[in-house]
Amino acid sequence: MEKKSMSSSPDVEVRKGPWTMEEDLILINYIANHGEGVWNSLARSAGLKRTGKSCRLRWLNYLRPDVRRGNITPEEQLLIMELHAKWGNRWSKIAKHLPGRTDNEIKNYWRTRIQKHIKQAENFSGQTSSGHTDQATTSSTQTCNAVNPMETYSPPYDNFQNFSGPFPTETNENMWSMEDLWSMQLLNSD
DNA sequence: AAGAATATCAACCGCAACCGG
DNA sequence: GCCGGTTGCGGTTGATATTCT
Repeated sequence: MEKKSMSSSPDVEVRKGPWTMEEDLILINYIANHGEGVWNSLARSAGLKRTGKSCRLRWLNYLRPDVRRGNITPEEQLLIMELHAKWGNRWSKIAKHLPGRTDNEIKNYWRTRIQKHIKQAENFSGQTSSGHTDQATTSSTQTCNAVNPMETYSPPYDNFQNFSGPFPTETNENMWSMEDLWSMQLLNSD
């Protein structure tokens, strides 16, 4: 069952699963003082029992100071849909056009929110050819008065007009905020 | 109120591309 | 050109949260 770690000595135990606050702080602190580098050696030098890959992922998707969390705006959603229509599942490419957003976040958002509604729309169109939209599947989420990208955007997804995005308001209240972590890091460094 | 079903998202995995020796 | 190490990407999984019955 022992999984070989990427190039580090095999006898070193490797932690998996959710990151702890301590691990986050170690990683933030280390990168603040030494900068990013070769992730495998960074993980070792920092004393983290994680693979370099895991550290990189954690940093890029969560700990970076410029990462934006929650609140995918209607504008961002529109952009995601446009770029996805253009490029398909090129999440990292799409993410480059959404400052502060990560490919993982966009991918998750697409799969959980948008793709679901596409499927629903497809199912609906399979049942009836009427243009009269069935709001039953989406009306429960229609609580946002913000401009709905669907009203202005006609992507290749023909039946997508039914979708009214959930447009989360204030979400992602993590156990500790990034501001907290960074302020702790500032206290730690030096 | 409790259990089941569903949604969400962080993290892992495998693979391919890249790079330096 | 080959090889081993590293990075980046996209798909998938699993834990947790939320909603439904």
